[in-house]
Amino acid sequence: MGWTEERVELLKKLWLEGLSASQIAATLGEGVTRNAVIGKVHRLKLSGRAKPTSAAPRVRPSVRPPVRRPVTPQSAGRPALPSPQATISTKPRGMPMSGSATAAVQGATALKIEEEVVREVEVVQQQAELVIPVEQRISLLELNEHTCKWPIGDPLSADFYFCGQHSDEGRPYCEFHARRAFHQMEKKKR
DNA sequence: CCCTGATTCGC
DNA sequence: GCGAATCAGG
Repeated sequence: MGWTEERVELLKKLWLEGLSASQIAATLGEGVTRNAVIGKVHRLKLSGRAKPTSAAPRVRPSVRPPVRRPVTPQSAGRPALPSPQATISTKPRGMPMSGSATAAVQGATALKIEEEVVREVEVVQQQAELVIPVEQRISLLELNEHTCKWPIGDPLSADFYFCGQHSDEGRPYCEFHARRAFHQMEKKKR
């Protein structure tokens, strides 16, 4: 799908709001990859962002470094979008929307954009820390070979508990916390 | 591992 | 102009 004016405007808006390229790609949907978004952003000469997420210091190579690509085109299409992450549904609680987004939009575009914003929020929620509903929390005694042993809270506190989500055989953590554990290891290592 | 943006260059 | 592949970093 090409870059229609609508899509370009939405791209600009979201980019300037500080959403990541992949988030924008997911919002635009329909086979748009984050690479496509980034490429378009550059062509539009957008660069400055509201929120410098990370990876800011791009060092300009003084001359031209050898970044040669193999002559193999390999133009096979990969339509697959990033998997929508395992459905970790937490108990829906009232969420105060920051209603700034929908305000300054005019015409028929408003409704569409509102839908997009809702999707953005969902993405954000998926990326937030996993919260186990109280009724599902388990104590030390209830752990077994198939429960995630990720500790939550202060071990000395009364409301300390373990994650307790299902973990695969031989694995100490659930899928979610296994990733978490990896991350922290990487940081502490070296 | 997950992710981020930046860059190049064949198309 | 487009964006996959790649690079470089967190």
